[in-house]
Amino acid sequence: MAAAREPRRDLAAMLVPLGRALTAAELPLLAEHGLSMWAYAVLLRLEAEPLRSQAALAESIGADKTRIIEVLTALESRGLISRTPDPADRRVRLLALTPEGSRVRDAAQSAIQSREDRLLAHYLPPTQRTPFLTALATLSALPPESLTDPDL
Amino acid sequence: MAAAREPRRDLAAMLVPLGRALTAAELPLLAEHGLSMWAYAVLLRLEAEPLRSQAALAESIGADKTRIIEVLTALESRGLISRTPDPADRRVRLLALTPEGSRVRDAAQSAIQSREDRLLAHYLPPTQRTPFLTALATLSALPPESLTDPDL
DNA sequence: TATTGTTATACTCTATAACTATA
DNA sequence: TATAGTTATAGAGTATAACAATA
Repeated sequence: MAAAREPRRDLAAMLVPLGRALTAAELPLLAEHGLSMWAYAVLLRLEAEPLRSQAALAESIGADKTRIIEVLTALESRGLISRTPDPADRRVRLLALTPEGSRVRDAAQSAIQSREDRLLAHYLPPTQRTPFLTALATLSALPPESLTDPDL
Repeated sequence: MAAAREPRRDLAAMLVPLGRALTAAELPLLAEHGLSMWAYAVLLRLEAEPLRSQAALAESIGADKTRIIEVLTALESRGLISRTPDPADRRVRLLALTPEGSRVRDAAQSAIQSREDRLLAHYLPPTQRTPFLTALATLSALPPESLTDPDL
């Protein structure tokens, strides 16, 4: 007979609702900084490295190039990002955070993360907190193919 | 000066894409059993306890009562669930898993979880696996109000 | 001809409102 | 009248297709 498997809920069945609930809880924090979730995602992405096309940006944050345009337009008109044609190839846009954009992003992220820190501190035993965050970071850093791999 | 905060990505920014990727990777497994994600969610929910109204079921799995109807109809016509009017109040439906429904659910869940187990075994150090699962279970079991609590 | 960004269109998913049948 | 379930309609979010500018 097969080895007994300790019963647990499916990973996805835990991750997805938790992610949704957390997102919903954090939207008001973003709103205080005038940011939608997509706008915030853009600001976070531009933090990592300056980007050389809107399509590349869209793909890297899981959006698509058509629906990110109005987000970029709004951010640009607020002065949070700059969007200039690449002199080398004027079809593509160079996207960068402005100092003000950097400030707003940091303020928003600080609000988000300090709330998350309180949440973790309040509900998770200290011994689980670091392993949880480390494991989550590991899994979320996996390329999507890792999860789809049929040989897994 | 404020204490240095070890930089990390936002919790939600890790949870949501991971949940999506995992869901996408698992959809084909469900499809092999003829199940959509919502149908699977229904079967899982009916496992826990027999339910006494479609609206209650819908709410408990994060759907709404209108869009769950066709899912229930399909499951019923396949003989995976029974849907009978409550004799005490013929407006409400009593929802229960049939033996065949239980069989299909177990088969699907077994496929899902054994894949998840392989994923965890492959990418997570053994010392992190249990703490990760335990912490995730804890957080996902929190009532949504816990996350929204302004006093947190 | 191919590609970036944009605009326009279609589609899917979800939410709201109206309807029926019971109570 | 009020509620469970259903059906019909509307809306938001997303994806697809067509277009203009540049290469």
